[in-house]
Amino acid sequence: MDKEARLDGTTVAEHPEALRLWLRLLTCTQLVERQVRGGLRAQFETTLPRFDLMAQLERSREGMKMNELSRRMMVTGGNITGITDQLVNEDLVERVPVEGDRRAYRVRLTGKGRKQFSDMAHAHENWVVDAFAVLSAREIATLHRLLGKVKQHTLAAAGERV
Amino acid sequence: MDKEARLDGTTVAEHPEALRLWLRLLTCTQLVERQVRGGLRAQFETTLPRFDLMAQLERSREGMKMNELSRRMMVTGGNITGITDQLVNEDLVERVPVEGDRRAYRVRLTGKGRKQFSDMAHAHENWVVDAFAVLSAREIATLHRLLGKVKQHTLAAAGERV
DNA sequence: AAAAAGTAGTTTAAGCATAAACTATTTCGC
DNA sequence: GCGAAATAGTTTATGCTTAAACTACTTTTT
Repeated sequence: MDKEARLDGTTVAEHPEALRLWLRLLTCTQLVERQVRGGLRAQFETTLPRFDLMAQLERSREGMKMNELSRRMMVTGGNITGITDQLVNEDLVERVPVEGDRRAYRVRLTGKGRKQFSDMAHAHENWVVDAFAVLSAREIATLHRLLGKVKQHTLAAAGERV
Repeated sequence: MDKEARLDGTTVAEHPEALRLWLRLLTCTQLVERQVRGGLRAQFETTLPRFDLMAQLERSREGMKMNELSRRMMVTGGNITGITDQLVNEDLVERVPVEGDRRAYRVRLTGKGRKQFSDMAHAHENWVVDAFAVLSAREIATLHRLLGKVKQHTLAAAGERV
């Protein structure tokens, strides 16, 4: 493909701008993620993936099947197996058989897990709010909207290749 | 039910907005990163960390010391050691002694490394441009600016704790 | 009802990431 | 100069992640 002359007729000298944006997006994500990981480790001796898994479960009382967790968390199945194993060992989640399908089961929070998650969720929310505290409500909305376009576009592009 | 009423007196109903923004930021980053990782793997049989390290080196003919790479790539030193080892084994980079400091050396691209990086960089730029192609130049600039605020704010907050 | 195909979850091997402990060298303070 | 502190880089142990191969079970096809 010719880097000049694109179909839509836009000027394309701004290619580097997309690259710069990408690097900055990556940096921001890493910085915030570092805050969150550090907090989870320091205050709760846990990790982000474990928190994320519990956060998924917290929204459905009935629990969730492994492949559903895998899809929602955008990670592969083997991963979910490992993290679930840990949380089961610590009595934070439990595996419950699914009626009529002996291959599958649901994973759901235990009482202990639900309580611990609640503590973590409050701290987590504060860290995230702090990270974006420099932005106004309007700026947050703009960022959310623009990133929404990127998300939809990327998902559509990925979908085409299926 | 009332998550309101904070010490600083700001309205706080928008807390969830920061959380939603954070989740979306994370999703976008992961989606684009997946595209890039997949491309590097499929077309060049390499990985993002290896590409990133070479990208750092490409900008300084004289090469870079390990701790400089570590700082710029925002990863720990042990990591740089491992990736550099691989690239040295494939003759893509080389370790050059530093005059007057026998602890340190510079890592720099070999001719082969420079050539291979050039190919990868072109493909990489196209992937990134495509990922953000849904945004106008103006929207890209806005995103860049707002993320810049977040970046500065987060860096400042991290700095305070040193 | 048997064979084939699909689905749910696990295991394995490899790479990347970290923190902490380590070696080797240099610089600082006296 | 000499001992202490700092710096450059590596190693180790542990955890997350992936892709691919695997087991077990269910559904579809014939």
